[in-house]
Amino acid sequence: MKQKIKQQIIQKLKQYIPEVSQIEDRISLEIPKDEKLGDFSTNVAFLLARTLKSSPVEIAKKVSEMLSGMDTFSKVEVAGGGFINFFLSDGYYRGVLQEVIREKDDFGRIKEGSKGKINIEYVSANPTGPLHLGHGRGAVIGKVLSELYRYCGYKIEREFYINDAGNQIKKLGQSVYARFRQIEEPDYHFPEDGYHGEYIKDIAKELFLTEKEKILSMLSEDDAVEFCANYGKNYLLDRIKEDLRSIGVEFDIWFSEKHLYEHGKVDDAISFLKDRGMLYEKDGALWVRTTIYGDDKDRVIKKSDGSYTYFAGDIAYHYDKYKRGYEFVINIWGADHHGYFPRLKSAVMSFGVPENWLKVMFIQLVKLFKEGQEVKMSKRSGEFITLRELVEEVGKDAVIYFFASKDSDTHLNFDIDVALQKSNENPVFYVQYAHARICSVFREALERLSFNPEENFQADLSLLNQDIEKSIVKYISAIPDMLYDAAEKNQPNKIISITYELAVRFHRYYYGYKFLDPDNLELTYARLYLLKAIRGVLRILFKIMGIAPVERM
RNA sequence: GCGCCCGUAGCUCAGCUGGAUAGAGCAACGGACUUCUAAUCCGUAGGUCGCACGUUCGAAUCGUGCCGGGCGCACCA
Repeated sequence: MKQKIKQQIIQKLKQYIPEVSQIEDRISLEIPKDEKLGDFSTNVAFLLARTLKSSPVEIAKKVSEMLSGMDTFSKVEVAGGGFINFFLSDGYYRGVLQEVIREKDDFGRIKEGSKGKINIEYVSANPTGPLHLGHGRGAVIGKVLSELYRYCGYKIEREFYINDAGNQIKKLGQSVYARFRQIEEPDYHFPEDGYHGEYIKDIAKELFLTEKEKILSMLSEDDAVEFCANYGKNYLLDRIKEDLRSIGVEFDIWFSEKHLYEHGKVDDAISFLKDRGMLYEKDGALWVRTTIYGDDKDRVIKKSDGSYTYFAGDIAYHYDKYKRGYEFVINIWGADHHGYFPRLKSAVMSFGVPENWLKVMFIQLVKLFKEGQEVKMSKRSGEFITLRELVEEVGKDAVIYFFASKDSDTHLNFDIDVALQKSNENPVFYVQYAHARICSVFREALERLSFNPEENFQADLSLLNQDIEKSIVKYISAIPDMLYDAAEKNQPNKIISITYELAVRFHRYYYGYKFLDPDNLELTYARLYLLKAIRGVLRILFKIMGIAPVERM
């Protein structure tokens, strides 16, 4: 909206003042904090002052005269110093409402792909155990951020990197194998640093039932361990996918680390770095000069025993992403990985990408509270609370809402008691209730007035002249810009407050005004039209978040 | 020791590209249901913006130094 208005202003001014094109980029259009100062204000007059050799106030006066004839504005005035304040006309706002109704889910949405293709990688949990709360938070943030970017016109590729090549997987195999053997020989040695969780036993049991003969007939233990590793990995990956699906999180690409090695991609990346002069040998190992781009020290990419470090795979992985031609890529990591960022960034910089091509968001810790106490372990399994347990306990929508609600940079306290409350204490219900209430009004309209707002209808929107009605329309028209801003700043949590604010306005409206009035059908239609627009925007917001638009509560 | 994140009302958090009386929700207190769902609405009260110094006409916001909490500093992944 803002961009459209800005373009309108620039177009108009260019007709009179050609010099405008010189300063076009620097023209700002801000929403003043004080509503009395109008809907927008601009600094054009300051920018033109020098070129036109006149005072900002003089220019502002002239400019405001030129613009005051436009339909978009009801008033254009010059404020102190030379700021020009605009007041949008009622006609403009009515147009926005019609746009919401007409475009439905596409209101404010920028055509997908018009801004280029980006990649968002998130969760990427090791397939060696169930998802925990931190993964859940990353999943929700990644999902909401993806949808936000999609709304803003980007083509999104959502990616999960499967760490299926290193020691962790080997450990998984050893653990599963040991549990498998223990079924018949309880004293069979279990590796010290193996995975102790109960779920390993479940996998072993399943293997015992289905693949017992096959495993026991294998020639070497290594083969058996590898078989177990593979089986366990697939088993756990399926569970991970299930868990993610339960909160509506999906991926377009499941990228295997193993794939990198099997297809020589690690060697490709290494020879690429070599050509760029990024590598050298020392103490029998191969090092990357990550210090060139600001890392603390250079890093080993190939150990003296000839094997690659994890870093090597990761470089190859990002080299692969680089070759796929994204505008930029976003990685969402747990905060405990922040120390890893400088070295990866250095490696990526050596590909020749722009400074912030690789953006990394760090997700801070999640702490779970119940009855005022921090809960660390699950009573059921004796392990850390899993995402699955949380979803089972409080439901998908609450999980999404709470995980998405805070800035990823801050620690999150998740209070189960609040999430479980089906009352005013729980903001999830608050926003869903707004949607449900509108649906309810529509049902009543059909019942009492034999009028179905679900069908297309017209209304005289000039009847919407109450302050609350105007403020709702104004808020709705600002929402697309707020969403663009949230995406640009990588702050998906903003959508939560945007949604909440809209719900607040609606509930206030609901309480203060009667919508269905058989004696004043014209007004009734106008108000139902507004309600339909509110509901339309709520649905867009819910869709981005992945929260259900509940029709009855 | 070095680095990253956080420290705002009793609790959970917004605000942080500097700007006028620091905002919400919950909890507390007081009101509003013969009404389209009260899972709602209206109001009251509650704050040395961790501390100190500095930059500035002006700092919760920028800088420096402390303090407190979390995390990280491998030829691990």
